[in-house]
Amino acid sequence: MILSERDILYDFIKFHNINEQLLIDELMEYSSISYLKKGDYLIKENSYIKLLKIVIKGRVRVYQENEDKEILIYYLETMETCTLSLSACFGNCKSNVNAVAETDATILNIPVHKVNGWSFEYKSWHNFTIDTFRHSYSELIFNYSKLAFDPLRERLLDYLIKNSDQNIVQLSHAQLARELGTTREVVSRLLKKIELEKKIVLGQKTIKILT
Amino acid sequence: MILSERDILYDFIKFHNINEQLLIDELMEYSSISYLKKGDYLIKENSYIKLLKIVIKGRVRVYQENEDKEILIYYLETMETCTLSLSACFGNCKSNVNAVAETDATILNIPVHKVNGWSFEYKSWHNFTIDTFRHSYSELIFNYSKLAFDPLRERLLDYLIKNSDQNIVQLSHAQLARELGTTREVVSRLLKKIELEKKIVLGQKTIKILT
DNA sequence: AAAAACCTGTGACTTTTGGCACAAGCAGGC
DNA sequence: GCCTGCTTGTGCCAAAAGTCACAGGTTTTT
Repeated sequence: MILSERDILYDFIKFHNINEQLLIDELMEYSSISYLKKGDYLIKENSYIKLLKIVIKGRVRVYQENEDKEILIYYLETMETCTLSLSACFGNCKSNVNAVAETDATILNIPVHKVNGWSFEYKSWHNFTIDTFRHSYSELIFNYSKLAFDPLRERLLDYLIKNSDQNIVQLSHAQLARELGTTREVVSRLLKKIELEKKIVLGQKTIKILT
Repeated sequence: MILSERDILYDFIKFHNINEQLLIDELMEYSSISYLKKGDYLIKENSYIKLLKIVIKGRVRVYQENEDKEILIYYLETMETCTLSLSACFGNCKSNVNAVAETDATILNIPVHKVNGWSFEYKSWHNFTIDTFRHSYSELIFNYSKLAFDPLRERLLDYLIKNSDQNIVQLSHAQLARELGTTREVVSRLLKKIELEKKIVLGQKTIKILT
């Protein structure tokens, strides 16, 4: 492992308060770093998961696909891991989601068969595992009930607020539609209505949220 | 703990291959059994979870509510635990779901502060914890995408098949509608259509699935 | 057995969402 | 500039789901 990669690993170790020297040694020995370009796939549906993927830098979109429709499950951001990969560590299983880099990203890879025992051997890894499950699970329940209860308009507004950077969202209507599992026209119309209510301003691939 | 309660606990211990004597002792000391009547609440929304609830016998429906609408999250059946209670063991948190007994039920209760450490101390409890999270998580993702992709008709058919006992479902249309997060009339009409296609036969609070 | 409560069926209407078609606008390359 | 491809706006219609109203069942209670 070259120096810069060691630094990347140390960021992760520090972030999750990993303090067992043995675990750190194992991480050094077995983990590897990969670099994704925007648009690269991290995980594809129906492939077997062999490496636990942890996003060190960048943003990865995890979604499910069904014919021509798709729906966002969650985003992975700095220091987050894909819960489904983690789950796979405890019993090999196929991925039923896709994960694609939304920005250039740095990924820490750990062979799943290594991870398996760690969560009982090392307290800090145990915490990491449990926290990951807890967090993902509650987030998923939240999204599940949003999907069940909220009309599209609410979900769209929510999405815009959550994914804005300085009150700006840089996405086309088509991309928004994909995230929400609907169609471009519906999104365009809803956005237009919301603009008329003076809550947003629309531009080319740009939505400005008015506060 | 009286004898019959001890037997109940032993069923649980056996079912999950718990073999550490120390853990068994702890379970004996701190757990308790409660008996629910059909319709009793196990967990209410916005209450704090203090006991891990494990269903030994019976069937418990876990759902979320939103104004007058509700949606099924999962059922707990024999030897299953409520993942959200389990999650609460690792960091106290409010319940955001309701759980109600669908049949008379026997429940094993364990104080959450006790459970907290077990999953790192005892291998069998660790497995129980991880398996519970894994199972619930994948089930939830499955339901999430069903909700996103499948039209109501498909979800209804699915529900009937999954919840039938010898090809019979004993529920009113109103109850079905609640489970699926829709309204009674919509369910009635869909069922009528499906009956005309000779896939089911409708009766009073009875739907017979034709194979 | 009469009343009350619940269950089912259905017509008519509205709202929400989706699909098609096409026009106009913007952005980058040549 | 001018082409090409992507983006946005919108009219029109269709399908899915939700709402209201009401009629007639069945079951339960008294």
